[in-house]
Amino acid sequence: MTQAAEGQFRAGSLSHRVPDLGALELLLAVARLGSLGGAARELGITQPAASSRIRSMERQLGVALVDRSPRGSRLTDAGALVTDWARRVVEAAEAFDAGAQALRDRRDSRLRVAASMTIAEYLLPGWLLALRAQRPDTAVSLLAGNSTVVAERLLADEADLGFVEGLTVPTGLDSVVIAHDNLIVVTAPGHVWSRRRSPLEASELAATPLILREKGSGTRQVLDAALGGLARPLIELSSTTAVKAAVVSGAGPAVLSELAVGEELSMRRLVSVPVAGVSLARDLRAVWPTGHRPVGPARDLLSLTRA
Amino acid sequence: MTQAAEGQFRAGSLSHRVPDLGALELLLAVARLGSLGGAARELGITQPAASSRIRSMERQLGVALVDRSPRGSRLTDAGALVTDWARRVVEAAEAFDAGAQALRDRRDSRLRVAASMTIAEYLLPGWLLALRAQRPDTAVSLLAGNSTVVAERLLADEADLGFVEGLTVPTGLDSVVIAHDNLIVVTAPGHVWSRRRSPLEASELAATPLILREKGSGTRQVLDAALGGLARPLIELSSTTAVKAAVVSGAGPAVLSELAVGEELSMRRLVSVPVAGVSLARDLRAVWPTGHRPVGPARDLLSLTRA
DNA sequence: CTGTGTCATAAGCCCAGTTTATGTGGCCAT
DNA sequence: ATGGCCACATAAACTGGGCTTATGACACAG
Repeated sequence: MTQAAEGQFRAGSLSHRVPDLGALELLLAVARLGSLGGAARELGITQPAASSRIRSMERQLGVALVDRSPRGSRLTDAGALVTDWARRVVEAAEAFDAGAQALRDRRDSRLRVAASMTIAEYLLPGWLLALRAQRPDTAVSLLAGNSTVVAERLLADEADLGFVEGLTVPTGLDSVVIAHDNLIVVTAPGHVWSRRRSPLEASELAATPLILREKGSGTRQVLDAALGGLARPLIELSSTTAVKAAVVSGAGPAVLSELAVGEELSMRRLVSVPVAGVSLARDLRAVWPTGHRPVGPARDLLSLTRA
Repeated sequence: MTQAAEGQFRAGSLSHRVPDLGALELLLAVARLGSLGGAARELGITQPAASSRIRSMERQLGVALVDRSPRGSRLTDAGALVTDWARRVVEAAEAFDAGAQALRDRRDSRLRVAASMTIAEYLLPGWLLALRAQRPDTAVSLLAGNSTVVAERLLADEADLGFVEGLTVPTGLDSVVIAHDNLIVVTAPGHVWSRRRSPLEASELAATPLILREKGSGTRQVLDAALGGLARPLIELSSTTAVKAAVVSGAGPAVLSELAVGEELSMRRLVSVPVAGVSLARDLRAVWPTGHRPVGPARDLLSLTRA
């Protein structure tokens, strides 16, 4: 127990300071139903279990969450706030669940989706949740890969619907644009570029070594095309996450999808640098084998994805 | 166990299908360090514990996450995707933790913040995380209430820094605008307004009964002012969450902060309706007692909040 | 003043996750 | 080659948090 090695704030990692998902779910149910017993019924546990769990959550957080009375329970002011924060955790967990389930289902699934990494990471879990809300019994399977892989799967009839983010649509596929995505230049908050008054010129961007995804990634393709040549790599990393981490740590600037850095920008872990004279926009597209218009579940999903 | 009452998809609630926070944290550490043992050390548990925990997570999800080898562990493709989704859950949990800790600390805290509900709900946890990253030992306490409450606290020297969202700055306080917030009209996807081609006229909005927050809330004030009179209530509810739930269930349209409905819009649980001829923008402001410019921790937090 | 809702308390069970102890396999430097 | 090192796996035993069942206390409505 004399363990040191804390990257964290106080002793104990997150899971010791944050109630587990079951407890947060229970809290949401209590908020919605106004009763511990009712919440317990909904979650399929007994009333004493719910009572004790809420109590131990209050002890853990050091805050009273619920006003108990002989005719129901209401959230305290602090409880309402905590419940709202809890809801965000639970929603993230629901997205996780939807994604994980799609990763598993492989065989018996009614809708087989193939998607590029960026889309699979940031957009698909939300779509799957929405789809589940509409058509609860559609089992979905997901395969993530680059445009080439997506095209192969579709043409081999191993996927019903694909999503790609490149500049070109692979041959043999029909497509429809479902969203637009902008690539943006990001640096750590301290970087020289973060203090510029004037937009970056394309030539400067091309001349500067950048932290990049590996060749073949959709992001990289768009960047190379926009610069009218090849971007100069400072390092090449194999995931968007690794790139972000490198940028945050001050290793250098990178060009990333705004989907990937929304959170970091709003919390100012990263800073966006305006660029002049290059279009770093790209389309996100749904794709399917030429002629085979999506039907059934694939069509349901497709219609969810269009603004 | 013959319990019915599932609002959910398959049997068992979320917490049975999603690994707990500890497991997700462990997975992130494995991804970052490339080693089960290393991740175990970082979290202060033993190597076998980490090994078994990852294994049981793989069993639970039905997906191989990690490629083990005698000289380290790397994520599988599916594992990388799962890890990215896990990161979002953990980040939500970190925000929860930051908020909850502020709610608790009350007494011995070095920075006492008073904030309006919308800001406390949606913005403050992020700011607190950023602050913790910069100044790890600043203990923060948080009190949430409307503008009046915030002003009282500041003037009674029971808070060091406040955040309000109303149209007017309470007397006795200096302020600076830290962000802009737009109120938008939202309906359920099926509603007539969601199919309009032309923007809604202010007069139509004023004539239609709306789902509203209670009087005195910042949102309500701005709406009444913008309509040049009083909005007509269909129902009055006491929390943003309750309003959203009512709108989603089709009870009617509402006017809400875009901060509050970002998620719902992108997942199309709600639809935004353009409005012509009214300005539903408002400023979010940091406030402090006239003359008492924020110093120390309060100044640190303030500088984090400005774009 | 009995019935029905609420929540609390007490006692005991059970299993997930933990630790300690040990085994296996690849890599490297001597 | 051969020890040493590092990484992961397996086995057995311990622990505790969360569960259930059983019961009690309180408030309100009929």
